[in-house]
Amino acid sequence: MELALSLGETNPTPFSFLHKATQKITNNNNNNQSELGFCMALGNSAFSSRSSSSSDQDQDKKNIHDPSKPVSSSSDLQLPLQLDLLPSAPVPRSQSTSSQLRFPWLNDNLISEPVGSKGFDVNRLPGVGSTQPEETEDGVTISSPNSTLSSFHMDFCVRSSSSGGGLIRTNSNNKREYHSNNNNIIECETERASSRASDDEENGSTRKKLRLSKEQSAFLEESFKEHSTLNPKQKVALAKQLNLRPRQVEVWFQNRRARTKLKQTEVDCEYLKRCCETLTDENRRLQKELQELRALKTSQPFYMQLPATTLTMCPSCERVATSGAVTVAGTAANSGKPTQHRFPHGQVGKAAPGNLQ
DNA sequence: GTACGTTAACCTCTTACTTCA
DNA sequence: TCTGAAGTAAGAGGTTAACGT
Repeated sequence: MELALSLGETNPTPFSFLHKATQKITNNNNNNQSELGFCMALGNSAFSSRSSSSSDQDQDKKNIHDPSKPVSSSSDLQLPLQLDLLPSAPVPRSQSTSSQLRFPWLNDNLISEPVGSKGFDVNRLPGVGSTQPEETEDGVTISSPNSTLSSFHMDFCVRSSSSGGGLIRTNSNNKREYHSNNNNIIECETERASSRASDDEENGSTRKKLRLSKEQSAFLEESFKEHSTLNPKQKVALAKQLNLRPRQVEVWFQNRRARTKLKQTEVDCEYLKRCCETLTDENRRLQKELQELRALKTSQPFYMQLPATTLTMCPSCERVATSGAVTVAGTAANSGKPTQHRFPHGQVGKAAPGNLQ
C-alpha cells in the first residue's frame, strides 16, 4: 500500500499507480483552466496496466481503469489468465455423489439429468414430467414459489456439500440443511423444515433468501480474485459450475465489488485521517518555526539586512533548515557564495534565493 | 459527423432475510 | 427466548458506454 500526497504540484509521481488518477484529476483541472491544488491518492502499489485478451477486452478495460478494483491476484501483474470455469472433462454421473444418493422427491427423469447441466439446485425446481419449470434466457426459473417439495423431510444426511443440484449445508447447530431450489431449507433431524415450509406457503409473497454454501462462496471468491468482473461466458460457466443462475453469480459479484469498495473506503478514510493528523502536526510545527524566525528577525535585524536567501528544505525529510542553518547561511551570504547545508541524511542542500515571509 | 434511441453492464441504495452474540 | 447488530442475497433505479439508425 502506498500513499502519495501532492500539494499544488503536478510533477510526475514516483507512485506508478497514481499516474492514472493524477492524470485524470489533472485533466479535469485543465478543463477548468486551473492547476491542480490538492491531490491525494491511496492504493495498492501493484496497480498496473495489463494486457488483455481479445475476448476479455471489454472487461479488462474496465479493470484497468478502475483504481478501486482490488488487485490481489498475480494475474493482474502477469499475462491475462483465461478463467476456465468448466471442468476439463465432465465428471461421469457414476462418479458424482448425487448418483449414489437419491432424494425421495426426485424421479428418474431428473436422476438421468447430468449434474452440472441441469437438475436440481437452489434455483431450479425439479420438474415432474411436463411441469418442469421454464427457464428464461437468463436462466431464471419460473416456478411456483409454493412448491410442496420443501415439505419433504430429510431422513438421512448427505456428506456431499452439493448434491444433485440441491445444497447440503451444515448450519450453526451442526445440522445438515438441504436448500431446495425455491430456497426453502430442509433440515436433517429437525422439525424446523416443515414448519418453515408451511410458513413459506402461508405468505408466498415473501422474498426467499438463499444462502450460498461455503463451497459456493469459496469458489466465487476464488473467481473474484482472478476477475472482479465477469464476462457473460464466465458468468454462465460459473453459474453452471455452481448450479446457480447466472443472475445470482452476477449479483454476487456486484455485491462483492461493493463490499471491496466499502472496505477500501474505510481503509482510505482511516489513512486519510492519519494523514490529516500528521499534516496538522506538521503545520503546527512549521507555524512555530515561522514564529521563531520572525522573532529572530525582529530581535536580530542585522541578519535580516542580508538577503533572505537561506531557508532551505531537506529533500529527504522535507524539514526546513532552521535558525542554525539560517545563521550559517546568512554569514555565508556575506561572501556572496551559496551556502551548503549538510542535512542529517547526508544530502547537501543548496540555499535557494527566497524571501522569508 | 452528429443526434437520438436502445441495450447491456455496472453501480448505489435499499430491503428482506439469516446468523450470532 | 428475545433482541439488536452485522452480514448478505437480491430488487430497483440510475449511469454509462457501445451500437445501430
